[in-house]
Amino acid sequence: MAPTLFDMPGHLIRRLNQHSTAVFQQRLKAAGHDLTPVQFSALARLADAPGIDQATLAGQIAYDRATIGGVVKRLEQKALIQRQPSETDRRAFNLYLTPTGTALLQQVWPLVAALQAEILCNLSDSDRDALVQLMQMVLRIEDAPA
Amino acid sequence: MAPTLFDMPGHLIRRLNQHSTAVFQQRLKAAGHDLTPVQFSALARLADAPGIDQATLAGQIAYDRATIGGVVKRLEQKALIQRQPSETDRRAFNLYLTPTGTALLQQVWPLVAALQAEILCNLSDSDRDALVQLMQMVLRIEDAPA
DNA sequence: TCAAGATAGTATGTATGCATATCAATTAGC
DNA sequence: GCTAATTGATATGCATACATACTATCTTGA
Repeated sequence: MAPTLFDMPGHLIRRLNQHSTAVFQQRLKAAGHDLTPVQFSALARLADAPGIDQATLAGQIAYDRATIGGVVKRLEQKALIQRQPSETDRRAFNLYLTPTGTALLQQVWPLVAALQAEILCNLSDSDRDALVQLMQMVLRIEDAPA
Repeated sequence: MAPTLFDMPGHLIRRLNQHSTAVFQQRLKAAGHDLTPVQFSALARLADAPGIDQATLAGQIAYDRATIGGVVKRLEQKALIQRQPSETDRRAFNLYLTPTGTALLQQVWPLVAALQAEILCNLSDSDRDALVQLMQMVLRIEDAPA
């Protein structure tokens, strides 16, 4: 049987990503929030690692260095994060959540956690775990960065 | 244990997609081709279903109707596809591969097929199959569209 | 210490990806 | 058969995503 597009990991991954972001956007919008998956990742990471600079943040959640500028700018415009010129490196800015950002993250976190299961709602619990583990294996993710 | 970004399907899927497109672009570029994953999908689908219009193509490979205009335009500029005004619907254009497009697809297809395994090269054969099947289950893909 | 290389951030250009709006044409419902 | 709803394509605007190039700054190494 000739391989078709619909057996190809690349195609399936692309569509899975579409599905994932669609669920995210719908759920967040339904709850009255205006936050993209990428923006959420940035906030979540900054909550765990306050004060890191843009390049470090980009590395930890796998953004492009060029892309993160825009993401950070938009988060700053929404007053969710704050940029502080680094005292040790005059090129860099240290990033911090604002109180608004912290509050929003706390509101949104349970929503985002809940919607993860919904993304994979066609799978049983054990299949869901298996899929997560397989994806982590592909990406060689052992655990969260220190 | 608190859930982190790195356990969340949404985050993993986003990174998997990054990885997948990166491998695709690298391999195609290394072989001297300039074709994105999305453009390849469109060509592959048109080879199997010549003459469909943009909306049908978009539906079959899950593009946005607004996005496909640009994709089609670029493929046409590269002389890989051709737009023929439909004779039965004056709004629509029937899409066909050009000889150039057909030739390119034949050249590129084996490359793309080979690179699929590379995307998941951290997995064993059986894990690879399992991942593909799980993704198809999430997306409820049974088989290729008729 | 000082030149060479690396790095932080920005700018630019291209390509998805989607929401929304619009126009023209088609189909449905009555 | 005619209006209303739908649909094909395009346009606009915003948000990733990445390559490349550029400036300012930092770090290395001879």
